[in-house]
Amino acid sequence: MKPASSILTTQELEIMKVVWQKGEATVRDVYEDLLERRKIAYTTVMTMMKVLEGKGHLKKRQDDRAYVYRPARPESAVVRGMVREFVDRLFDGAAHPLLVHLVKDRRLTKQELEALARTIEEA
Amino acid sequence: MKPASSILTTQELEIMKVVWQKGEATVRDVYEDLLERRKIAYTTVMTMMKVLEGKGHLKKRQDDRAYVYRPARPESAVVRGMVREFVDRLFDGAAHPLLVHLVKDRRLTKQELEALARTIEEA
DNA sequence: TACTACCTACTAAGTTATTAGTAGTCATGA
DNA sequence: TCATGACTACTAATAACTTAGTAGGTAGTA
Repeated sequence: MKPASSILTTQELEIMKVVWQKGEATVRDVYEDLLERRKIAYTTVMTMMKVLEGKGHLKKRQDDRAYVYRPARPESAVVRGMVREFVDRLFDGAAHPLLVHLVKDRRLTKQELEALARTIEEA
Repeated sequence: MKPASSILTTQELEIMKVVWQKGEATVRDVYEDLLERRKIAYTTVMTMMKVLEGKGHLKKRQDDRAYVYRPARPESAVVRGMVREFVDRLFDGAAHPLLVHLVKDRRLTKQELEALARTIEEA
């Protein structure tokens, strides 16, 4: 089992989000979840999940008929890795410009700004 | 000319950063800049820059012997687009979780935190 | 028992990203 | 003049990503 590069592509992330949210899921579970949002083939989901297993992002166990997949790493860890990679790539590792960017660009609610201020206090 | 999807791959971004920094640059300029950091072929840089031109990220003009490329869009606009896409993809458009994430991940100095707090005050 | 539904494994095709070689043009200097 | 160097266009190969079809197995049900 590879260490899982932590970087997920857009489609991989879409699937992982479903599995993280459900805790564990079969191909069918994920398939039906995705179907609500877009057209996709059952086998496409199956292939993707097999790929994700190969990359070390999912683990599977046999359950009666089908495989049941579960996340190999918690969402927080993967997200942290992706954020880190993104910051490295775009800002050469400096988180500050990104933060300023976000605060200035995306209008946050007053509540969010206050919550953020408190988070900063604690840091 | 396409509208430029604003999303740049890792290698494309690497080249764009050089051009943004220089204002305008020939293939050779970029090639020599990149060479300082890693092994790469001149023609690779040329191909990439042609791709970037096709995608609407670079414009070129003939200058005597060689083409001189310049950014089609300012760095800030592209970065903003990429941040936005990233936030959409990872956090479904909610900037707040990313902010909390960055603050908690201890990648900021005390000075940066204070500066950020001031930025929040103003927002 | 035979059909249907569901599951996996295998295969594959289209697209994009990445890297780079080859050939040909053109200007400049020896 | 002719060789050299710099540049472009064309071509291509590999890898990764994305999507999905087909075949074959199994379990439940009419």
